[in-house]
Amino acid sequence: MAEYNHKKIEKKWREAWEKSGLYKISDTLKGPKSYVLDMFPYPSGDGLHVGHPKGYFASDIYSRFKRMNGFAVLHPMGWDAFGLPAENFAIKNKLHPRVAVKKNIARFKEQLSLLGFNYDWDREINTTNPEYYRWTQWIFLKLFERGLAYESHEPINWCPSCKTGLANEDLEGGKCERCGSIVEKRPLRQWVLRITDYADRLLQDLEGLNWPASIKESQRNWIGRSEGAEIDFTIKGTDFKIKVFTTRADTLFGATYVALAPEHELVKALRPEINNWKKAAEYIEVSRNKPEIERTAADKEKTGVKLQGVKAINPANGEELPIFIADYVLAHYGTGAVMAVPAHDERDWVFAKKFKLPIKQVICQFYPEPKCPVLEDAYIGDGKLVSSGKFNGMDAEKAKKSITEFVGGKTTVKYKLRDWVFSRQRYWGEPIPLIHCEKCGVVAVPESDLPVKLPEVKFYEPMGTGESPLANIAEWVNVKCPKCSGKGKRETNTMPQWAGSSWYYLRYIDPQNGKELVDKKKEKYWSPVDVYVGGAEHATRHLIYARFWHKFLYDLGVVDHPEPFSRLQNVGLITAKDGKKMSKRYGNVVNPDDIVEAYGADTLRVYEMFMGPFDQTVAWSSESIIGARRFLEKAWRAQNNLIDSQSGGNMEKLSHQTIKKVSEDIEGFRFNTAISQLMIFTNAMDEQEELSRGVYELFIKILAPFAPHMAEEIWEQLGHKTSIHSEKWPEYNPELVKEEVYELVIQINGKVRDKAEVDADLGEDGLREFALKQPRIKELLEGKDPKKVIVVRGRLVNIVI
RNA sequence: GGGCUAGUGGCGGAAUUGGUAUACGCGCAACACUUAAAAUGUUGUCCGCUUUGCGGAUGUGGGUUCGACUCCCACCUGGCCCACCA
Repeated sequence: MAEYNHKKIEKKWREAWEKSGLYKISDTLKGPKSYVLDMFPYPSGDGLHVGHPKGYFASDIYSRFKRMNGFAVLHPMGWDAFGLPAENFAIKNKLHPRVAVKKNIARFKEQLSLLGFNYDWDREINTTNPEYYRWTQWIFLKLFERGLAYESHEPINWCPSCKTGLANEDLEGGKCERCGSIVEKRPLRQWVLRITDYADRLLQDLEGLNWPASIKESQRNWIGRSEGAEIDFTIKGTDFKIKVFTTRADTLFGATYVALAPEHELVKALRPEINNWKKAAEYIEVSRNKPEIERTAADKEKTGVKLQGVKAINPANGEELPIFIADYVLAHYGTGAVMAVPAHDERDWVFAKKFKLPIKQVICQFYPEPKCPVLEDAYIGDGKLVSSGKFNGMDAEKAKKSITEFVGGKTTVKYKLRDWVFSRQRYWGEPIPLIHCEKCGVVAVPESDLPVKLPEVKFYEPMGTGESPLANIAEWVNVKCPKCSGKGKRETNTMPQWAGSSWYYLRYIDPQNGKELVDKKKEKYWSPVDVYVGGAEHATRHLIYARFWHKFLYDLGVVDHPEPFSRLQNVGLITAKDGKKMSKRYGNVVNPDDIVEAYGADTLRVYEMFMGPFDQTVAWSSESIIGARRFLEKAWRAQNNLIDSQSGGNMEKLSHQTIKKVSEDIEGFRFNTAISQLMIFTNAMDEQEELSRGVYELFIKILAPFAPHMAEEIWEQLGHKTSIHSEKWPEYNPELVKEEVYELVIQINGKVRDKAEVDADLGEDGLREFALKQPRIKELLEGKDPKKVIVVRGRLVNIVI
C-alpha cells in the first residue's frame, strides 16, 4: 500500500467528481428531502481565511450524511455580491464593481473548490445577475402595490463617509457598521418598507422554530413588543392634546411633568403660546444636529427646556403639569411624548433631580404600612397604589387597566422595531423599479419591463448629495411614464445590501426559471430550508429581513410555508491564535490554501470540526492540526492488516456503538464528539492483528462525510467501482450497542471504594446483594448495617452508613 | 444599565443531562527504532501524601441531595448582543 499522498488523491477525486456530476440534484420531487443551506458569502477581495469554511464543512458533512441516508439533498452555493462591502472594495482598488465582483467570485470559487464540497454548481446564483435581481425588483413592486413600500422624508441615519442613508439595523452603537464613522441625522427622501406591519407575526412565529434560544431572544428584543396605553393630556386653555404612551398607567397620579421629543409636531403648533420660544428653538436646533450616538448615550447628562406659558392637565387628578422638550424622549418611539413619573422611572428621576421637579411616590411596596420608606432612587418594582385617589390600595398591575379606563385612555401595543429604510444613495445595488411622473406621481415599472438593469457608468463613487450616481445619467433617468407616456424620471436610489439575500434561498430551488420567481411545485417540495448554517451576527438583520419577505411572499401565495428556515445552526468564529479576529489588518490570517497544501483538505475538515463545539468561538492552532492528520494516516494504514472477512469479530460491538454515536452526533451538529468516536474506533482497528474487511468498509463509510477524498480513494482501492458517497449509511443494531457486562461502581457515602464487573441484566436486588458481598466492602463496613443502599442499574451502588 | 453565554489538567475540550470528573486530541517526559534527526511505536502525564492505599480538586463562597461540573442563592472574571424604547 502506498503512502497517504493527500495532494495526489485530492486532485484526482476533485476532477473525477466534477466529471461524473456526482452531486447534481435531480428534481424528482419524491421521497424525503433535506434542504441544507449555508448563508452565502459576499465575495470580499481578501479571499478566504480558515474561519470562513467552518460552517461550510459542517453543512457539507451534514448533507453528505443525509444523502447516504436516502434523502434527496439540495445543497447549493451562491454569491451575495451587491452592496457596500463590494462597492467600497471596488472604489479602493479603482476597479469597476462589476469587474471586482467577478474577480473575487472567481478567487472564492477556486479556494472553495480545494476543500471537497458537494455543492451542485448548476444551482449557483449571483444577486448581481440581472436574471436574479429581476425578481428582487419584482418583490419590491409587489410590496409597493400593496402599500408596504412608501416614500418618506423623515430624518434618517446618514453615514458621511459612505455617503448614504442607512437602516437602523446597519448601526453599531451609533456608528456605521461598515466604516465606523459617526452617523448623522439627515432628512432625506427615501423608500421605506413597512416591516412593522409584520411585527406581531415575526414575533409569534418564532415559537415554532428550531433555532438557538439566544437568536430567538435577540429577535424578540429587537422587535421589542410592549403593551401599554395611550393617554391624552390636554394643554390648558387650548384644544391641543398631548398623547403620551406609557406602560405604567398605574403611576399616572405620580406624573409631575410631561416631556416631548424636540421634533414633536405639537411644539411648533404651540409656538404662539410659548413665552421662551427662542430658547426652545435653539434647543430643537441643537438636538436636530446632534449625532444620534451623543443624544442617546446612556450615561449622558439629561438636557431639556421647560416651555414657559403652557401647562398640561393630568387627566387623572386635574393637576397642572409643566411641559418640557427633552431629547431623551425619542420622536420615533411610542407617540414621541411621555408622562414623566420621577418616583417610578429612572430617567425621569434623574431629569427631575436636575431640574428640581417634584417627585411623587404612588406605588408602595409595603402597603398598607402607613408610611412608605423615603425613596432614594426610582422605585420600579411592584406594589400597591398610594396617593392615587380612589385607586389607593389597588395592585399596580391591576391599576394599569383601571386607570387607563378611568381617564379614557386606549390600551395599545408598541414596537421598538422600526420600518426598514430601504434606499441607498449608492451605485452598486438593485435599481428600485419606480418612475416619477410629473403628472401621475410615482408609477411602478411594468413587470414586463423588468429587470431594470443597472446601467454601466464611468463614475460610480457616491456623491454625498442625497442622490445616487445614477442621477447623473440623463439617458437612463429620463423615461416615458408607463401610464401617461408623459415625462418621467427613474428612481435613482438603489436597494440595500440586504435585499438580494432576503429571498435567495428560494431561487436555488429553481434558478433558471424565467417566468416566475419559483415553480410552485418545486417550492412546495424543497421548502422550507431544513437546516440553515451561519453566524449569529445575522440575528437581527438578515434573519429578520428574510423572515419578513418570506411572510410577504406567503401572503402573495408564492410560497407554501410561513417560515423560511426550520432549523438554524450557528457557527462559532475561528479566531487567530491570539484570540483576535482574523484580519489582514492584524496580519494574523491563516490561508486555507496553505493548510491544504501542507496537510490536505481532509485534514483541515477533520481538524476544524474537531476543534470544539461547533457553535463556539475557538482559536486556530497550527500545532494541534497534526492530530487530525495523524488520525487520517492511522485510518489509512489500517488497510495493511485487512483479511477477507465480513465478520465483525471483536470489533462488532464497537462498530455498532460507533455508528450510533456518529449518526446522532452529526444530526445534532456535534462534530467534535463524532470525530472523537471515530478516533476511538481507529485506535481499536490499529490494535488488531487482523482486521476484517467488513469492519473496515463500514468505518470508511462513516468517515466519508468528514474526509471525502480519502474515503473515496480507499473505497476504490478496495475494489469498488461506484462512489462511496452514493453508498448507504450503515445501520446499527440497538441490541448490539448494549454491553453484556459493565463495571459496577461501589460507593460508600458517595466515595468510590470498589469496582467490579457485573452482568448487564442483573437487577436491583442482585446488584445490592453483589455489592455488599464484595470482600473489600465487607471489610470497610466492619459488620455494621448500612443505613441505606442506593442502586442505579447500569451505574453504581451507593452504600450509606 | 439590560439580555444572552461561558469559566473543568500546561492547552483545545469530554462527561449518556443528578450517578466512576478529566473521554478524544495537542503538548510534555522516558524508552524503542536510527550513525543522527524526523516520522512511527510503547509507556507515563490533575495535585498532594506516610503511594496495594488515602485525601483534595470542575472560577469563589454557601445551600439542596445518599450523590452536584450538572440544580438553587450570592459573588468574581471573560466573550457576544442590545443599549434613554417610557
